[in-house]
Amino acid sequence: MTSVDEPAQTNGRLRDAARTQAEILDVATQEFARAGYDGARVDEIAARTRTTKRMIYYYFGGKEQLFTAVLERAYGLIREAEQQLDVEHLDPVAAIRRLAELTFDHHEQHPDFIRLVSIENIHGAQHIAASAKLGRIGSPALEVIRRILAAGQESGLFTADVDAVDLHAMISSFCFFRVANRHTFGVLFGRDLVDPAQRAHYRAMLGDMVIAYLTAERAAD
Amino acid sequence: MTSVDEPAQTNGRLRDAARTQAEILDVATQEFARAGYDGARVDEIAARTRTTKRMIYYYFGGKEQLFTAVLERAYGLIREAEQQLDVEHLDPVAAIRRLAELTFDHHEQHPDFIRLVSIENIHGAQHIAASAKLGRIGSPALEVIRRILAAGQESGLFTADVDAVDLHAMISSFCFFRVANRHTFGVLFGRDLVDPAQRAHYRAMLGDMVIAYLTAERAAD
DNA sequence: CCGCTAATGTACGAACTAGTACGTTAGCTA
DNA sequence: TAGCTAACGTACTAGTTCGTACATTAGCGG
Repeated sequence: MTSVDEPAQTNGRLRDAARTQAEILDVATQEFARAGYDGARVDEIAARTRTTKRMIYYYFGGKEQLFTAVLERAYGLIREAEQQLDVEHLDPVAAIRRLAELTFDHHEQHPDFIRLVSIENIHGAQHIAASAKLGRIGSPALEVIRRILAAGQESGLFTADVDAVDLHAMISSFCFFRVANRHTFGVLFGRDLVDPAQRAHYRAMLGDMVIAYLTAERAAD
Repeated sequence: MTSVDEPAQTNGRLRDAARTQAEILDVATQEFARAGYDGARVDEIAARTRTTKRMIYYYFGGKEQLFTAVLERAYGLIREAEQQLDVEHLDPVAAIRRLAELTFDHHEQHPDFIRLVSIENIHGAQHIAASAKLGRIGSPALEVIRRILAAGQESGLFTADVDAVDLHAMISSFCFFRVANRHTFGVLFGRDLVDPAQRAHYRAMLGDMVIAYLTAERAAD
């Protein structure tokens, strides 16, 4: 998160709209991720801020709009991160594995984002659907997948004829589940999916799975 | 869900503890799945019941315990369903594919259960962790997977040396994601993962993926 | 350096919500 | 059929929570 780390002011000003908004968004992200939309408390967000509840309503309008703003920023940060990825110099197999690993790492490093997505799905994606910034935003990763897939399919390395969106879903599924459902999975099966000692194991498992799927010999169909 | 479908009474009695409890659980399941734990309203549950709020506290003690009871019953139903599965007569490849398909179907048919699991994870699995009935319950499917894997690995058909829990996670990931995240995924990528027209496509994709992973030629490692 | 507005703080209210005190009755049992 | 208890209903409360009316000031533009 692009946090406000300085203890007092960012640029010497006592009154700083941008800083206040950023601070509210930081704390709100934590609070919504911690407790869900309805579980989150506006008073609690305000209390953990340098400013007061008044400012939340001044800048964002209300709890609902604040949550939308939190989602918009969180998705924006993901987009930024994905735009960094540079795997086109690799051969298709290595490129896909690398992409899967980056997705894996990314999910692991942003559990709050995963929680926000879970919460938003509980509410039928109503906030991102209403957001002008987030409608059909897609993902930079998708374009990368599209190009790697095309190269792999053309060269005959990839036998599966998946499209980019479906492959993205496949990769995300595993990464998302591992983080989002770690609590129930841990209690029910006695295994911590995000145990650091098992990280490399699951990371390799994901890559193996995706590559195996893409390169498997298919019965002619 | 083992619902109470008759409009008035089940067995002629006006006062029927079992029926009242079952009805409360039915409605509570819907309400919690609809709105999340904090979003759910005890008054709303009561209103949609033949009985009153008083009885919820009489039988379950409180909102928290009611939610736990809802989870216990939901997991119990899953267990029952999984105990039906009979794939041991098939060869390992067919058996795993069948198991994956059953998991796929099951997730699709019980979106409320998926939502409850998402909600419980938002709350750190605190309810199932505290429940005597649900600690380390495991899953009947797990035993089946264990046996199929052993057979497949022994015969040399399966090259991957996954264990049953990890394979279960892999299969569940895809099934869970498809249902749980369909709303955000739909808005962001313009694709409905639970579109009935695409059902067979995704069902086959899951099976292909798992089989490809299990039977891929591995570099000696 | 003066005034105007964006930015901020305080105190409060209206509505909601989990939970309960108290009273009533169905229906089994002896 | 009498009576006892499990099952049920009504009405209420205490506490919480989103949101706002009103008052204040920092600091930029002229």
